[in-house]
Amino acid sequence: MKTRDRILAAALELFNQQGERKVTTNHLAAHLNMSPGNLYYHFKNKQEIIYELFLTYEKTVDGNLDLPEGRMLTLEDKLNYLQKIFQGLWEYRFMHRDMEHLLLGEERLHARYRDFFRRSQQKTEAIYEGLRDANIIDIGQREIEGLALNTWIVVTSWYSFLQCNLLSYGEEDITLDMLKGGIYQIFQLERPYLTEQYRAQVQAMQEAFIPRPSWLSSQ
Amino acid sequence: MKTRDRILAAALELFNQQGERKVTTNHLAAHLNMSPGNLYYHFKNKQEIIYELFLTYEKTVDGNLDLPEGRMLTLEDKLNYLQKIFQGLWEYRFMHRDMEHLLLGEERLHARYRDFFRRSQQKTEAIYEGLRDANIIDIGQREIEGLALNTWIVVTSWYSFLQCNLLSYGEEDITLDMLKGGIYQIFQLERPYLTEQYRAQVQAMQEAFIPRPSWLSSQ
DNA sequence: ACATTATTAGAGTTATTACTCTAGAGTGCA
DNA sequence: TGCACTCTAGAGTAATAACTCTAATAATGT
Repeated sequence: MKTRDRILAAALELFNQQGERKVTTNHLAAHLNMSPGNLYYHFKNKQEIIYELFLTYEKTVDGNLDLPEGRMLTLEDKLNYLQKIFQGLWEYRFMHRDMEHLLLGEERLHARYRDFFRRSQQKTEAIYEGLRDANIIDIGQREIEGLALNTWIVVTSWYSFLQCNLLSYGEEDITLDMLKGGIYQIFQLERPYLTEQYRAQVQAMQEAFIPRPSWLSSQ
Repeated sequence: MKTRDRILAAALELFNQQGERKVTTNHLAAHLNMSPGNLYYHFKNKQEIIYELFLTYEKTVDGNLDLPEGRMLTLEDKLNYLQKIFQGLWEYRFMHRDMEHLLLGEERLHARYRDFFRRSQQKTEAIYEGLRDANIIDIGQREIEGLALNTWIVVTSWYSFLQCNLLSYGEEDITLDMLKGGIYQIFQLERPYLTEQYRAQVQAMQEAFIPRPSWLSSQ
């Protein structure tokens, strides 16, 4: 593995573990048994590392929101979208956790992020349109926009929400299962629009993601 | 005005304007024509200032989610709740913008925030129950929980969302009107549950908050 | 008036952290 | 072998920011 790629992999790992802010370039270099000078030989600054990580994240998300060609959407597709989105969220969980700070003074990344958001919105709307065409949900065109935006907000904020409301301070870490509890909330957003025909089936799907209250409540 | 209160007021103002992280204690002191030593005479550290601001925020929010006594909820109440919540969000907008960072290493504040969240959830659920009892929405008990949580997430993340997706980088600032665009999204969450009887009326209310697309899109 | 306490100034300290600079080691090639 | 280029080490720098320390000044009570 090339040094450059090792740096990116280690950065992603440490950023996810500890948050981008707590991982200094010196920590990162030390973790890699490498001198800071070497790290800066490969990347002109820390933001450059973050930018490259964003590009790979962007690519995976883009790939996870495509419509199937030549056929209708199915319930399995729906679940699949959610699984993939939350898997991506997990693998790059440092990112949405502190996006505002990452974008601060980073015009290039900021512009790219805005495009990413708009593209994601369009793709999400297309998926909801697909679900409507497949008679899985019954929803007006106008409402699709609002729903897609709320979906975006809940997805991108879910990790921070968990972090802020975790019970035991510091010790406990967020797990993939806890993160996927967010899928329940997305189902909740869509639930009122389900057609009679699919309501029971989707509800059964949603049940699989009921968050364990122990994560958040004091009991 | 006591020096201590002047510090709190200036801190709130600067934090809101520039974000908590960009406002150093030295900046804050300079803004008040005061020495850092003086500032630290009144507050043992920066976090103490933030903690006190949180307490006042907490108090206003708590006061804004109470049910009226001895009567049913009305549509006007509903709108009023939203207006007050978003007004509070505006006056303390620095807070949810970077909550995770504010809570980091602050066990006392973190614990208090979790309580605040739980209390707010309960009060939000009570309001939705009140709207159900007033026959304004038709919703199951179980769904109320999910709805209240999504409401919390959208409300507390809305400012960050705007910040991350603002069109022109750096220059433009978020206005109260833009923030109140979030009310539209909350209406959107509740909309599917509206009873036939109130649907048209609430929809008319929602229209008042349609976000101007110029805030977010490139055109 | 005087002692005591509360408040303020402001220079200075300490820790952190992103990043630089120079020298040297490895590698491929003529 | 020698030359050019790539890669790496690691000490060092500069900026930042939270916070401390001492001494001076105001306020207050007796």
